[in-house]
Amino acid sequence: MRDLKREATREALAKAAFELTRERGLSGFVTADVVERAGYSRRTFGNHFSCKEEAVASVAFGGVDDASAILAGLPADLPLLDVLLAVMKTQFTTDALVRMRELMAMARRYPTLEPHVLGVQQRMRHTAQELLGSVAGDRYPTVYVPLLFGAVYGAVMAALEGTLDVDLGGEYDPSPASMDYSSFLDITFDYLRHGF
Amino acid sequence: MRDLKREATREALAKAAFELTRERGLSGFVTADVVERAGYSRRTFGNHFSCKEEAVASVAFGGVDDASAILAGLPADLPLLDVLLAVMKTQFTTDALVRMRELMAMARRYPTLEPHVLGVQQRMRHTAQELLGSVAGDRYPTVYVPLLFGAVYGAVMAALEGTLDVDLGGEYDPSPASMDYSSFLDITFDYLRHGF
DNA sequence: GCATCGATGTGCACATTGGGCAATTTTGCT
DNA sequence: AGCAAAATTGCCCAATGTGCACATCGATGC
Repeated sequence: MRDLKREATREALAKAAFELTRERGLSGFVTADVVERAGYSRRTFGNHFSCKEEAVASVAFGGVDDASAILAGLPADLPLLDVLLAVMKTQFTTDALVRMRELMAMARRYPTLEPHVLGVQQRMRHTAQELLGSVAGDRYPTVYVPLLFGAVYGAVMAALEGTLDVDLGGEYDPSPASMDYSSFLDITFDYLRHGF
Repeated sequence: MRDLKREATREALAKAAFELTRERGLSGFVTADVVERAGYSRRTFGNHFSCKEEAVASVAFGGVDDASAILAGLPADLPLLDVLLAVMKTQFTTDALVRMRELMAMARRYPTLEPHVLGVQQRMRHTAQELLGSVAGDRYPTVYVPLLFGAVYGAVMAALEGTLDVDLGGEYDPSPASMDYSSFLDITFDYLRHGF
């Protein structure tokens, strides 16, 4: 229950930082502005994040939350490829992707942000990959899981980046109109299933 | 020739920062130490990097250097999958991977380093992907290239991370003894060719 | 219910850093 | 040699990171 409190502060700070970036741009405010908006002290900010960028980026970390919930609904002997497809459809919801996409768009404006965005992506990848690994058990060779997951994750991120390229020039478009996530996943998994 | 000079300074600074990290740890030195070792001013350091971490991470950026050299040796109508395999074997040499691996090991010790390591990986990915895209032309559907490349790159990185996990506990081992890069690529591409 | 303990938020102090500005040196070109 | 562009430098100061001591709150045991 204590962790909830801590998480709340963290999220409040992150959210404030994120909104300020939207409003004034990354260099248009200082950490003091963030903590003022969220109602905390500058020192507390430092306890949670090491810099503005880290705070801003951390909003996109939609945790892979309830492992058991997903696994419960799946047959234990379902091929790993199908398990992964299910995970990608339920866990990486379009909501999470929209947030992530806006963040990636921000990172293009403010280059110092990019490393931290990548950091968040990395953490999400790890959590999801561990989840997948626990389902795989020893049905597959050891390289299989990281290989497969790396492929899917890389593909999704590459595609997400692609949607940023298409509507370049103007302000970024917060909604990824240019990407139909579900059918993209189908195409991806079709390639993975039958070969490139 | 001017760019060479600039690159030289940049590399000198990066190298100094990297070595200092090896010797004293990331928090065991300040930017002043770096510039002193490399023979530049503190202000110049700021012209090239925005922080210590960025400098340290940038050593692993082994540029994808001579596109024409690789393409010249390949038939123009070679399937993209084989082109990519060739690129991965020639461009991502084991040397570059060893450096990258040491950096990734450092990132485990010093978490603030990780985002910047990922930043370098991202830049490398972009350069290589553009190279691949120029070869692909319009032989394939638009999603094909980013999808394929994302898959391969993700897989390689996941595998590289895997070699860090196996010999955990002691100091890290600078040589990736636990990974045979070439045969790993073969396995990877076999999966990609015929499906998972 | 109350005491204790560990973890979280806070205030303060200070070294480190990032980056604007102008001056100075170096480089590329003619 | 001479000129323009670019790289490096020094100076300066606001912003940042972080150690320390302290207050506060939740949890655990009596």
